[in-house]
Amino acid sequence: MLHHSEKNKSFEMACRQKNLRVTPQRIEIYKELSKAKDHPTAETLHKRLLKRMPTLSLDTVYRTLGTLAEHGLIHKVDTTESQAHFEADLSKHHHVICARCGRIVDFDWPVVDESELPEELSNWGHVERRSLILHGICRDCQSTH
Amino acid sequence: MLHHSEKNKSFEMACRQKNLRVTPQRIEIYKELSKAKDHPTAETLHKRLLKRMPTLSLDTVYRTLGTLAEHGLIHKVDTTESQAHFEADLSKHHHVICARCGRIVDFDWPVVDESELPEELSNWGHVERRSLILHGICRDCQSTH
DNA sequence: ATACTTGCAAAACATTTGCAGCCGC
DNA sequence: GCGGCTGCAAATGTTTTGCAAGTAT
Repeated sequence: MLHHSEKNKSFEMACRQKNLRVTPQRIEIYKELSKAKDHPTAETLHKRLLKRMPTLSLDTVYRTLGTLAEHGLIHKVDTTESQAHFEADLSKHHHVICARCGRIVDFDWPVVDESELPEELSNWGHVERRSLILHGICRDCQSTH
Repeated sequence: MLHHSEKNKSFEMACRQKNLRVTPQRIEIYKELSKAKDHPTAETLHKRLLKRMPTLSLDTVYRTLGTLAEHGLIHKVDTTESQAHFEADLSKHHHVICARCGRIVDFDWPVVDESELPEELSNWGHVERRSLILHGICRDCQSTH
């Protein structure tokens, strides 16, 4: 696990490597996403950032998240929702999503990461990443009926 | 594997069971989705159906797909795209998605369906369904460079 | 007869784009 | 200085909603 300062440094290096300019907006958006544990949407992230950067525009957040996701510096979460959710954690992990409250929780499952893919995929192409989504009802939502 | 007529009969029964009225629109939308192998969006499905049902409105397609998905009669595919993709196939299976062309292909992987879920999820709540998404580049898109 | 569903139109929500000025390199 | 990035505004794309008329049960 990297410290925050190291993480941000490596983010700047990753940007340079991809020929993306290191702007204050990108740094702050990435930092805010990194410390978030709730897979926020562009709008949520924008609201949080406005406190620190009152002039940051929502479309810059959209554009930045899009750019970073395209370059693999962050991930868009696979969802059935209309709003896109993002995360900065690039380590192998998966998601459980509650159908009631929509909360997304991370979990690890090495079986999925490490098992050999089924034969029928052998000539599909190149598989880059595996992302498992569990759908269900979380404990809180069950008890609230 | 059910025949089409059986599938449609069981769809009508499923609707009745859920107190959803069996309307021509629902039947046709479900039939069109059932025979599609490409996980169409609401708009794509609407275009296909217009040939047969010239007065069918797009918002009915949206509403119907939403209703059927809510009741578990069809599935919304977990995606990073902005447009929702649907499928009528409820059997356990998973999806590979090409980052270039966006094509979604089904595959089976019993390891994912049958392995016991990791300990850390034991008190998350009730897990209903497992959906694995593989991200990559399909063979066609690799060769077209 | 009643309540659910549809089609129309409009609204709401989510995301993208054009452009002029700004800023990282 | 150049080219990419931002903020503003406007456009586009996607989905949802209100309502009156129609239809399944």
